[in-house]
Amino acid sequence: MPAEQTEGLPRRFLPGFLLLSLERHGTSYGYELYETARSLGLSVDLAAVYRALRTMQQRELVTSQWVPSLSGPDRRLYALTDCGRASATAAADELANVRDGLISALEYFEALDGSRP
Amino acid sequence: MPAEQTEGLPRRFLPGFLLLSLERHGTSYGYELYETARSLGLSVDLAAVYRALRTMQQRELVTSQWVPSLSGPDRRLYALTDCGRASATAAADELANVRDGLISALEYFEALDGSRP
DNA sequence: TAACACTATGTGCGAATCGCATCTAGCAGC
DNA sequence: GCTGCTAGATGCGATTCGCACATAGTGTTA
Repeated sequence: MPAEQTEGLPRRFLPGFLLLSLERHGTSYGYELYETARSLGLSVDLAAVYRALRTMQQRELVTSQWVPSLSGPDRRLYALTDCGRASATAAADELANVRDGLISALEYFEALDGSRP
Repeated sequence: MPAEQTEGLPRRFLPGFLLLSLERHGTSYGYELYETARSLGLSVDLAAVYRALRTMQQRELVTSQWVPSLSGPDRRLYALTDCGRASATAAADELANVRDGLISALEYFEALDGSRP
């Protein structure tokens, strides 16, 4: 069932990545957030980023405003709300938990490998 | 969009976990594989395990046979095929990649945190 | 012995999500 | 004018998800 989608970090990490990116950068916009996520290895679709951002806005984790670009189309610039900042902290914790869980799970499998008949 | 499902490793890891569990244990069955996955922190549904196993069987990654249990209902015991063994190795690589990607992504965010204004 | 809990394997179904294609639009360079 | 890049957004079929439910054997206990 993995649909042979063999590359990249799970899309499930997207909301956390977006929150952390915004927390670290202050403000950003969809296209840039997409490229940041991709550069960090997250295999995610541009459409998913836009949809996730709008969902986050509905949940009042972020606010947005249109700003003109010096070269190109206008951008919808996002910033965290107080609630969003709290969620970013929670997301960092959760991602760290996943990291640690994955580390110990792989150690478990490797340990079994070493003791296999 | 994360649906506030804050705990556990992504379900996306399930197929890899099943392959690795079978590779390490030799044979196993759905209910036991479910409990192994849960004990490793994977937040997954029992139904998802059964469905994933049947999908893997359709892809000829595993074979199965009914065996009686000493105490309780019969079990459908699974074992890896040669193809499944190769997939298990690939799954281990992929999970290790996710682990490493997550580690460096979190380091990236932490580094930005340290240099924030 | 009837009721309950645990083990064990499954199905049904509505909702959420995914990936892909497509659309609009501004700007740059050839 | 055409192509390509940036930027945001929608449409839609297919997949996946979570939850509930069905079935059945065994063990416990009231």
